[in-house]
Amino acid sequence: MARPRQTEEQSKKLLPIVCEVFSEFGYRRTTTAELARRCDVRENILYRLWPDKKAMFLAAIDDIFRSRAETWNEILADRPAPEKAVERIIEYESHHQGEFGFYRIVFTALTETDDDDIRGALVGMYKSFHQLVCRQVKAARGAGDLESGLPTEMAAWGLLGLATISNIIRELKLLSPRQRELMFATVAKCLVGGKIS
Amino acid sequence: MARPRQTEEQSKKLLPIVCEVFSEFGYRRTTTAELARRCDVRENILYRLWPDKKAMFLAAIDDIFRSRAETWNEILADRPAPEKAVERIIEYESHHQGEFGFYRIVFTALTETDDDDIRGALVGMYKSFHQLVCRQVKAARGAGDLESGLPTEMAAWGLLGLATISNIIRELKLLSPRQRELMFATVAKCLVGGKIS
DNA sequence: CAATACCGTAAGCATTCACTTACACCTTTA
DNA sequence: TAAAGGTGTAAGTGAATGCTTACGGTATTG
Repeated sequence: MARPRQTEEQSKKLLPIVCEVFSEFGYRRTTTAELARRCDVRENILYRLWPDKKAMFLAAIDDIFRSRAETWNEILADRPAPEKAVERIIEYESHHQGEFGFYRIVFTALTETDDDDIRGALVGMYKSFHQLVCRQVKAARGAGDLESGLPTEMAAWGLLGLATISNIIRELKLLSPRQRELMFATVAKCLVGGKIS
Repeated sequence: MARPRQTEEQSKKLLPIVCEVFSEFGYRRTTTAELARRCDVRENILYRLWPDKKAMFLAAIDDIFRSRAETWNEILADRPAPEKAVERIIEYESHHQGEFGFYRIVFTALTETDDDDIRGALVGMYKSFHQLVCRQVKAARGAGDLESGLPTEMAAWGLLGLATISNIIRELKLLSPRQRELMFATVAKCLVGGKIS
């Protein structure tokens, strides 16, 4: 009878732009007007795709996690050498950190944790990421030596912390890119292969 | 001729409350009305103490860093056993983490880094903290064994990252308090005394 | 005491912003 | 082709919010 909906396709098309804006300004400072401007549509249209601003933000959180996980899979799919997997991810992360605004969105979301939906999205994301990292650390260790002292789950949390501070360092320019990369790689090695003194 | 100003004392009195509110709601969500309400004064009075909301926030950043550094000094002054210093701080941090809203304020500030004043305050704070941690790590290592593989500055960044993720874990309840404390202590030991494989 | 100027109260102002409504246009299906 | 219903444009609205102004009271100093 009538035209079929295109909301699915359109939201897919606009989501990367929405992510970009949120990661630039954070949740509160991002205005729906700015979102619309950057998407080159009217605010109205955004409100037909998502019920409110929060839904747009939640979609962004989801998308940014998905795309990061995808990137990792691509890196790992390249050459199936399990013992080098973590190293390759570490190398990739140390270079490209924050390129996709991942941590910008996480930081801004962390100041909204009294909202159950946002908290839930963050919890899910961190759990998935921790699992992902755990799997890689395990693979790397299984292929190499087994006698490392730091439990895998702890090493994984340490790596997530390292990635976080590394992003802060980048954001605040506390170290030169070269120094930061070196720091990331060195500490990461210590965590993956390190022993407790 | 006239009454002497009491702004100095009053801002000292109100600052802890201001810190508290900012760490509860973050920078953007904190309204000057709420600040005034919690301080039990009118907004007007806050604007006599600080030129604008941003200045209140900057004062909060400064204060929260100062109080944290003070706490550390108290812990260290207790018993002068340098080789145990890091351990004691680690133990303290693993228990009391985030109690003073330190990371809440840092996270919210990190989404405002395009403001030069806020960026500057954060940069100064991180540099000071890194130095502080460096000194403690060095002291601990100097007293113990010297042959640890991870450079002090890197270990210090690692510890700051660990503290950060640990706060995120607490905030999102990703681990039980007990598990989190154990994780913090274990990974911290690995970083301070760890070797690169 | 009297002048000075600080302190607290209350109301208001201009702006921003999330979200809505009204309406003309176009695309698809019967 | 004509109706149904989706799409895009433009203007608007009410609430929130950072910040200001006006003013009566009060403490301090000469």
